[in-house]
Amino acid sequence: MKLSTRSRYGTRMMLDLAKHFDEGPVQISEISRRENISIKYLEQLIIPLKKAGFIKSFRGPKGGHMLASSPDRITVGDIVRILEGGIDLINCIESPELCDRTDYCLTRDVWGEATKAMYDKLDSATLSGIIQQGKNGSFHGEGAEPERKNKTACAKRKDRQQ
Amino acid sequence: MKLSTRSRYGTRMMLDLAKHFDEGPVQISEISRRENISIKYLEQLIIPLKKAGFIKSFRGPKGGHMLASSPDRITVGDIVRILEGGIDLINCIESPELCDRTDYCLTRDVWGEATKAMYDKLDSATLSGIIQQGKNGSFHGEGAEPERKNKTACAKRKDRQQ
DNA sequence: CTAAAGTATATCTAAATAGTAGAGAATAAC
DNA sequence: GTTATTCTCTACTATTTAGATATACTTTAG
Repeated sequence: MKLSTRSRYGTRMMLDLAKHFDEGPVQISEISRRENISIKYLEQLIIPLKKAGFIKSFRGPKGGHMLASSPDRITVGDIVRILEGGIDLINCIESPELCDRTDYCLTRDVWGEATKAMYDKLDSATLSGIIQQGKNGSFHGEGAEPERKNKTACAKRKDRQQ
Repeated sequence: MKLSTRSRYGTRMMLDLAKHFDEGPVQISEISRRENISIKYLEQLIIPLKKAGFIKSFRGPKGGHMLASSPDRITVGDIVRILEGGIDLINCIESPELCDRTDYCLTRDVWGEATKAMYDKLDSATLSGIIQQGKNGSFHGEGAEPERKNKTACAKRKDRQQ
């Protein structure tokens, strides 16, 4: 039950867009460079976020993408809901018809409540809130620049970032 | 970010054991029949639960499995923690060394908090609590026997249950 | 017109998940 | 002590999903 890279990369992309919100359209290639995520993968992630109305895009030269609304009106929950397959831990919450045990299923409620608790947290985190937290150094690490012995630690799992 | 069948089937198995807690050892074949889960898969799920000390087993004729402690002292959180790969939504919560972005990662805290909120819920659900809820008919469905037009609805996705 | 962007579709690979098979070991019952 | 019953262990296979890449197409500022 891990969060997929879709949600994680997607959130980083949205944060990047939020940081450059008032600088006009941002090209995918820029985001790719700054966040170190492949252009092609970002292109794929951007589609559902556009459809959901969180990003607006401009074609042609000087084109690019930008948040469709202010960073304080978009939450991590919004992003995760869109980029993960469905919002629930199990499918029978949204679609009871998937399982004929629904009526007497003792565990269904537990899964539903856990899902809700998680999303309540994610919904309380706005993009601007997260960025502000970073500026305040109120997250652990205290604003320190990344300085680790093993720069390629991430590569243990095929260069996959968290 | 779906819950795997391991957690779901595992929880149903544990609930089954809880229901028959005071009837001596329960054979896997019985659980399999009642819960409609393959014997071979149950055998696989039972191993980590035994190792974690939630189930004790007896070999030979009249052997079987039973909960190692009272159903009110085992929670769904206990089960999920063991049957899912790791407890967190992402790996860098437990193992910061996996990612060299950790120090300045803005989203890490959000994922950590969401994970915690979810497990808080799961930890509050004891096996006996769930069974009691079922008896009270306090879950929706009101104790009704399963009676649906399409008995094989589950089979839409290759007979996979939720 | 043309170069710089985004858009759309298709494909590939690797890992994780889900499930199966079969031989081996313990033990209660006889 | 033999036997039937039950758990235990190791290995395997199939399917699905995640992650990523490639290629061709469309739009539009300059």
